[in-house]
Amino acid sequence: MTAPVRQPPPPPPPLTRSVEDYLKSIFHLTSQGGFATTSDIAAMLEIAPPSVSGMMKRLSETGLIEHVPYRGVQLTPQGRRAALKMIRRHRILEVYLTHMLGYDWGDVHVEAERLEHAVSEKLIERMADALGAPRYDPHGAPIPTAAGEIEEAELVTLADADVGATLVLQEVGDEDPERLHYLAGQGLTPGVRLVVVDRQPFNGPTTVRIGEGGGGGGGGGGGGDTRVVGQELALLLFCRPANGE
Amino acid sequence: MTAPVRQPPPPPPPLTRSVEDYLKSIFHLTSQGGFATTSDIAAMLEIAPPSVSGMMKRLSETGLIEHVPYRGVQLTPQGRRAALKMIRRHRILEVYLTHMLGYDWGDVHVEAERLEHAVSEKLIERMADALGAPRYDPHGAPIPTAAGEIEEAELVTLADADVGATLVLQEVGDEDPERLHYLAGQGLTPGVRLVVVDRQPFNGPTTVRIGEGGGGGGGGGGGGDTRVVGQELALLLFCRPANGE
DNA sequence: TTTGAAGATTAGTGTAGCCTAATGCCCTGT
DNA sequence: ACAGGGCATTAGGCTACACTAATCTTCAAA
Repeated sequence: MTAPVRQPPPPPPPLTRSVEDYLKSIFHLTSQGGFATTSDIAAMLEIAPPSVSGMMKRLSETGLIEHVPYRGVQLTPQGRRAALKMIRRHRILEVYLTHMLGYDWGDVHVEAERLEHAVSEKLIERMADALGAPRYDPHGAPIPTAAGEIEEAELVTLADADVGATLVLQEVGDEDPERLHYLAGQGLTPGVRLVVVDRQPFNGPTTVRIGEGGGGGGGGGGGGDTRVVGQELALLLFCRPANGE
Repeated sequence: MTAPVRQPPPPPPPLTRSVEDYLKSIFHLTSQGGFATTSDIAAMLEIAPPSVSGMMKRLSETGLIEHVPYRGVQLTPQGRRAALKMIRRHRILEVYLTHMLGYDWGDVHVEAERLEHAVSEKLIERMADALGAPRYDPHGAPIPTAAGEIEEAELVTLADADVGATLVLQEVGDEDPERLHYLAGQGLTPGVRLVVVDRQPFNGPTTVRIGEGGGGGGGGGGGGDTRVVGQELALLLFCRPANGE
């Protein structure tokens, strides 16, 4: 009788494009905790809910997600690692396209979406090096490290910010090119300083004074440009308190 | 009776990755004229011949190739256009990776092979612009224009060159990283000047003097380094006559 | 407590691409 | 002139991933 030779475990097959997309969606949908539901995933990926059910089965069999029937799914640590790898790729690509190839921040998302499945690890790291290891993408979203860590900041949307607060716009939570073009035209890009001047009731618009330097030296007392931002957009503008009050 | 409203023809579906790969293979296999055979395509793509037969059927139905049963296939003008577009993408990517991201010429092929299916037209043209509209890839192969024209040069392999001839190495017809590393180590890269000093019979090695400047000023009469190149490699080194004899 | 609507799942199809095994065509050598 | 080898094709199957239609769960409202 031969000794029971233990075969080395076969290397896990690489993830398909589809699987990568599912994992990314689930990551985003569960970033506030809780479960991602079948229909939310279906809506985000623009596919029919039964297709999602089928994929959930396969993904939980491969150990990438935890599926509670009729409740939803969550990523396992393994699934989370894979999702973060994709997000790192996506965001580094976005930075690379804007900084090195003159892309507009409204156009990078679609291009990165296609490339993220095709680039090698090596290429991503070379791009990151060429960019000086960027920490945020062009929309202000944090870039996971190669080790799979991602910054989690406590941000408030402009729609929720107190009137009178001084804020820094940290992240724009949208990828729609038209909205992004509009926001850039208004000067509402990550890093800009905002003072919340007013908000109208019943989900009305928020008025901000924009671009006031930290020292507040310049124009006659609060002379920054003002912008009126409707609720729909204000909900997409994630801010942190300005530190140099 | 309503007037026969002619529907605008539905836009042709984008080509799949597989189809793009088939077209590229067929282009390469028919570049000397003639037909590409099923088994040649199968070997080049590393798939089983029956799979190729099946794809040939689909491709000829969509008008991308002309299929003569039991003989082989050729590209239609439409198929040729699509193939040249892929080759342009591939070669521009190769140049970009070497010039802008420090890739070794032995490593670019694999990376470009994956990216060529994912990049947009726009990105390719931005890369080409950033590079100054390169005409050759790192292996010396000509890059088709955006309009779909490609340079066709009359080249001779080093294995066929006459002893005594002075040549310029124009193109290295291989993508194997190990061979390419070796050749680069020998100084056998596109653009280098060669004098064929000797060739041994029975498919024996060719001896060349390498890197002799156009003026022939330097070292003591033919003092360039010499290299001995076996037939296998010599067949991959495509040369043109040096003009400044 | 029951009922109904919303949402999830199962059942059954279809397409793209791959595979192996079986069969068919072509041509060269005897 | 034809036998046989080499290559191409057909037959039949499999996986991934999408779809629609039908069914099942859950939960909240009456």
